Amino acid sequence: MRVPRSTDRRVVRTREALRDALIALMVERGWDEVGIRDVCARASVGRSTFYTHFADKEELLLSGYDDLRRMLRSVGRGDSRKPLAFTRGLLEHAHDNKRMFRALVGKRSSQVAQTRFLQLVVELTREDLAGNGETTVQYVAGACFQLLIWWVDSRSALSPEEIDAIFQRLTKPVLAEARLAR
Amino acid sequence: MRVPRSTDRRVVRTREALRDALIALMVERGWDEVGIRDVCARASVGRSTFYTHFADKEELLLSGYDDLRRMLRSVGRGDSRKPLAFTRGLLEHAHDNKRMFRALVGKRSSQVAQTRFLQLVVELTREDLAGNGETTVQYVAGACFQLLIWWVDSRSALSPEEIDAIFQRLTKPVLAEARLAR
DNA sequence: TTCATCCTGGACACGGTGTGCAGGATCGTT
DNA sequence: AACGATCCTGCACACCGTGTCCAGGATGAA
Repeated sequence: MRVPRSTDRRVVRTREALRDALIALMVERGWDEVGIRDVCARASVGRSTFYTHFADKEELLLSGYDDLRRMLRSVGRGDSRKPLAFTRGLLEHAHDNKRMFRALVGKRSSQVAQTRFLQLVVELTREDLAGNGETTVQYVAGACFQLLIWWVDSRSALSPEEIDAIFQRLTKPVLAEARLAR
Repeated sequence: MRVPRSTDRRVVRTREALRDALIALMVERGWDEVGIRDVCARASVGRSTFYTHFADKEELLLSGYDDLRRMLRSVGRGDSRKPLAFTRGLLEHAHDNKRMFRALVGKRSSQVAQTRFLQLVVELTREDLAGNGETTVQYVAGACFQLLIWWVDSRSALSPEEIDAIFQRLTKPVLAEARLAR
């Protein structure tokens, strides 16, 4: 597989078209029901072209993940006094792009996408909870992740602010308790 | 697809052989790397025979889930005074069948298997936390699930008792806080 | 033993995947 | 504007896994 130079307009156009098409189709049908052929058709891109850019469907999906990662890292890093401040930005972003988010980390997404996203949440949590044990990190990250997934999948009427408030309120005593054990 | 009567020895033998073969292969290679052909070969069962019992790989995996569900429900239901008593039995069972568990709910498992298991944890949690809001249930279940997955996948040296103790200690203040909000 | 039921293995069609290539289209550069 | 480099395209091809079907042999229950 050749790796085209990314400065060429044709290249970026093709890659973006493929990425958008995949997301759109995931929203409609879910990960398993989307074939490479479908993605190419939706993106108006030749099927051969796909393979000059990505090895498979998975690689295409993951290619857009770095952007999300970068954005989530930058968000909520202003107020460093209180830990886990990133959740607010994360929830708001999830709320703004609810359909895309449901496709990315919802029930009908792929194993890889979901695991990747969970990894991200774990990382952010671990950074904010530096000094705490890994069990505490996993506990809090798991709670945060599940709350987010549920909120997005269940089409709950709660606002991002409300969910964040709940998460923060429930997490606070956890950290207090974890602090006692050290 | 015909549904053979389950009283016949040949039937139960075939189904068990297929189920065991799938688990074994999942342990070795992970869900995606296992084909129906492989399962049949390992189980010494004709490929045609597979389709007279299950529609696809997924259905085979899920066929064994009811047993797990029933067992987990019975376990830890003795001590009904304190909530979330089921985690102890769950963790011990996971510890005893660590390899199988890693295959079932670990990183390399299937989307369906993982979601199903999470569903089970959510249900058990919801029953034990009757009266609490759904957000609290999701929060606690997510924390429990993630802690379990991490423990199993990371090959941590912690004993089931230790993990359970940590989970219980961290969860207690959460429930106390959730109680305040009502 | 008898009969019903199950297992078998091989053939078949089908669809998705991945590769290769020659020719046309488009870009960046001068 | 013209050029060379790079990319896109459409088509062909082989390959593999899936799911279906069936006739005949094997094994269960009675």
